[in-house]
Amino acid sequence: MSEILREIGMIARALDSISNIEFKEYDLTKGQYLYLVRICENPGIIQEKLAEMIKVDRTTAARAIKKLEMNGFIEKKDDLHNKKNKNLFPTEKGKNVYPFIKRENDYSDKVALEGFTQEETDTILKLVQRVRKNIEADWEFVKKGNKRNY
Amino acid sequence: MSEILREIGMIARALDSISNIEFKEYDLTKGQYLYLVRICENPGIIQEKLAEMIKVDRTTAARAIKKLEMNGFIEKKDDLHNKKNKNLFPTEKGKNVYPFIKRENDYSDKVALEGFTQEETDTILKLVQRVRKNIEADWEFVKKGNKRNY
DNA sequence: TATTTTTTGTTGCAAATGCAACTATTTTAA
DNA sequence: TTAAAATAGTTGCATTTGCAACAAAAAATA
Repeated sequence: MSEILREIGMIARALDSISNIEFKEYDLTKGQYLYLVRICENPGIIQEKLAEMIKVDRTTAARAIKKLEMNGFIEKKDDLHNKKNKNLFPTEKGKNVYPFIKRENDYSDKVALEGFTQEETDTILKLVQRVRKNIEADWEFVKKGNKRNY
Repeated sequence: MSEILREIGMIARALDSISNIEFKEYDLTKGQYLYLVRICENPGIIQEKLAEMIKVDRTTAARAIKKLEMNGFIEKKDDLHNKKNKNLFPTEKGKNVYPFIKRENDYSDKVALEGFTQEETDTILKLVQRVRKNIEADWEFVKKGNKRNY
């Protein structure tokens, strides 16, 4: 038991570590690539939803996004219909970096799935998506201050 | 492409976040559970190998382990045959916490695999282990200062 | 054997992370 | 319609994280 989640933890830490080293070249500091790709793919998304999507603390996201803005990768625009919301958009600079992040991520994907048949690739994606759905409910539950019973 | 690795990242962050919240009860701060379980399961392991096992920076491991020692969860013993090495062992206090960490991890595992048949469980473990093996080579390569070509 | 390389461990420093605690809107419910 | 709850965002503060840069021992190579 608990072997799968350890494997997943190892993979995630290794990949994040690789990406952080590789993206320094584009002046992206630790973790920033996570936010930037998603803002490029979901222009107009708000900070709160982005944090949920990535599964990171709201305040951590807030600061990462602030830094991306300060460094000119993204911009925040006030929502016209909702004064509370700030919509996030990539700048030209941000859009220009996107392909490099995508290329790196795709390469890691290729390395990760080396030796996998197409069927195995399809299978692992489906299974892993189910795990993610199973776990995100608990994450939101615990993050809101609730206690799991076990 | 790169969908699988994003899913894995989400799962890993969500789980780590849950565990960190749940282990505060046992006076374990962020990340410490990772080291403590493995020291309990591999008594005598050295810091360097532990960092490799977890896939975390050597210096991060060094500090986490130092703190575990300061807080009485583990102890470092000089290796008699190798002056460079310090072997890590759980103390009584550490051994006492172990079952609670294990129980939490097993519960998360159960949640993660909810709705999975035995066959699906076996399949995902095998596939994920292959991904981990594929990726750890690159991690060590990049960590040593080498550059991936893509 | 002597020297070079690798392994293991440490500390300084700057940056990221996340819990509390707070404000201000928006939504829900009384 | 008003009061309560939920959502979105921010900042203070303590802690963790990880790159550099270093030291010392062990292993590999000349």
